[in-house]
Amino acid sequence: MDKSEREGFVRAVYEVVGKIPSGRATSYGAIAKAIGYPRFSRLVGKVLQENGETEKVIPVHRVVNSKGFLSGKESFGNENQMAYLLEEEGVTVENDSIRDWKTIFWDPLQEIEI
DNA sequence: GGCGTGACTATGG
DNA sequence: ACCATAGCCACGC
Repeated sequence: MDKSEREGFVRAVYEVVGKIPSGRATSYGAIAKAIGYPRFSRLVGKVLQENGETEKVIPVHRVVNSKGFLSGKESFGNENQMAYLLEEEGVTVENDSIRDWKTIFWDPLQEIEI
């Protein structure tokens, strides 16, 4: 993956993350698959971590791992910032995991079908 | 080029 | 449900 390809990848990630509805969340792997890079879940995580500035524009707190665990919470300014943002939109977080994950989960691919 | 690392995931016990 | 393992891939040293 060269520089320009990676730039496209980054834009695609942001595009999908920006479409996640409030009160819902998705996973790194689901995003990777939706943008045509099914095995790049780790890179999705890295891209979101590098983000920082756009944190206020893009709802990166709505992205967790495949089990609904807030694996990226440490990258937010405050300790419980990620959980706070989720709780604020109605998503309950217990032990750094999203409750009723199967219900909260939002699949980008399913959304594209519609 | 080798090696370890990590906001990952699927699978088997 | 929990833990270990093994694929995965960009990146820095």
